[in-house]
Amino acid sequence: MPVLSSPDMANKFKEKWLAAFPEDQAIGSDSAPLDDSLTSLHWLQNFSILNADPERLVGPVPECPSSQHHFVKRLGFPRAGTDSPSSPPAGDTAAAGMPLYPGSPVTSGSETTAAPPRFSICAHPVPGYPQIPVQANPPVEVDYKTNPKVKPPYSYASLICMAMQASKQPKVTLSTIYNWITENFCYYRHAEPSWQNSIRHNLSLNKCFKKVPRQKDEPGKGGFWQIDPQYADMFVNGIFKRRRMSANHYSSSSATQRQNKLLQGFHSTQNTCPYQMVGGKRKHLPSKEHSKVMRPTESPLLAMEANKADILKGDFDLASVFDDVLGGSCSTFEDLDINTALSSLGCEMEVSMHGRQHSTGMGRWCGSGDMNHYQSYSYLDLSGASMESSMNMGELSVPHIQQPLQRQQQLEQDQLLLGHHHLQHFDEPATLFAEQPGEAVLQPWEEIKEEPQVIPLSLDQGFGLYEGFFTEMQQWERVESYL
DNA sequence: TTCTGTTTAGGCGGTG
DNA sequence: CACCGCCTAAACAGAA
Repeated sequence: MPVLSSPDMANKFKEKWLAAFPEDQAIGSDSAPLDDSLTSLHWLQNFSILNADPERLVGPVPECPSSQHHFVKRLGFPRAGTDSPSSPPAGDTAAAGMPLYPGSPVTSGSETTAAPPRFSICAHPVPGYPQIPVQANPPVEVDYKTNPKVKPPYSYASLICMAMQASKQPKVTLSTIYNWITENFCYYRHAEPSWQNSIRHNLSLNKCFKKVPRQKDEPGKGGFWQIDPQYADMFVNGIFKRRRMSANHYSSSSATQRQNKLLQGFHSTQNTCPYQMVGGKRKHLPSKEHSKVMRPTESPLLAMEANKADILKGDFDLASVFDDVLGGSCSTFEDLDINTALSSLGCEMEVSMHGRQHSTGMGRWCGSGDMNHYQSYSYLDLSGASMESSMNMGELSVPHIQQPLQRQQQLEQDQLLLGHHHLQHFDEPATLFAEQPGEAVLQPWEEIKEEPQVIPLSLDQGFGLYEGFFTEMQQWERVESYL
């Protein structure tokens, strides 16, 4: 199988793209005026894939001549400013946080502190963008904050991670984790306290969690817990990814079949109690149906991660990826990112675990790369007009971005979105939560100076941004034909 | 006494 | 079928 480096892929991609869309040729030059309105990421923040109209994937977009919009429009992205209230995700890896149906977790609008992820079929109409017919099934929602019957589809490890992130503290106590879980998941408020045993068990047994002894001058019981930086690479986008995933696990057909299977299972068991009383004790139903439906253990994100190596090798099929995504195997961008989930929970993504808080919580990590080698993490600030690409890697975070650099990064971010420049990024061993500066290779913050390229998105970085689309890795042949 | 933390064991489901 | 990940239960010890 031919393996192309990312620059090669980018060039080939560019050639093919320009061959297909020669009108984009003029966009890449520096002289090309940039439409600021096109740099807004509001559409992305509100984007729901279900709003996408596949019919718009082809053909010119008269009102939007820029390549970025060109690209976006072909993807069926809604225009900036359109209302596409997708919901925050609650990704899970181990348990996968995957919606049980093609929808996205949503939160109660009134939530201020932390809202339980819930899922719903998200097909909000976008003005000017006909809805994609979703499922004939009625919308269903699971509000984990108020629904005590449905067990959240998150592994304990993920719950712990979520609690750690939400706490905004570099280290949390066991009781903090308990409180966060019970506060955000009604199920655990009503469940037998044995789940706390499982939490403790998970903390102790899971190498991803590291115990930090309480200082002698610190009052209280027990120690603190944090994510072990050595295992931070298992913590991607706020979720654990452990379960083995086959390379073609998420082929279009299988993904669709599984989705349907999950849908069937969900609709048959929605709002049914996942446990039963056995001998006065509440017992979870051990049926396979419940296991599959109530605790899905797979997610597009996992498949995405598992396939990132293939992405880097060029082993992907753009068309099939888009087809699959737009076909419903993935509902929204947010489904792929737990950051937004926590943001929606009122819990800003705590990128830095040691006090360096990001300027805003309206951002997300875009990761790409081979988890076993190097990962590129890009933090996209989606808070609005201001965007920055900071590579704050926990304690080994890059030097705090100064104002001029922020401006530079914003420009670069804008340019990325316009496809004119490579996203400033770091390639380094994934260490989201490095505890000590010396525990990981620290890459100096430096600008990536490259010639502007006339490509919609550089493959390396653009895929980081649009990684959600690349959950489906298909045969090389189709890529080859595209290249 | 309660909470915290560790360890062991078994079951289940997914994956290779 | 073996292995792995996850869950659950239980026992036990130590600290507050």
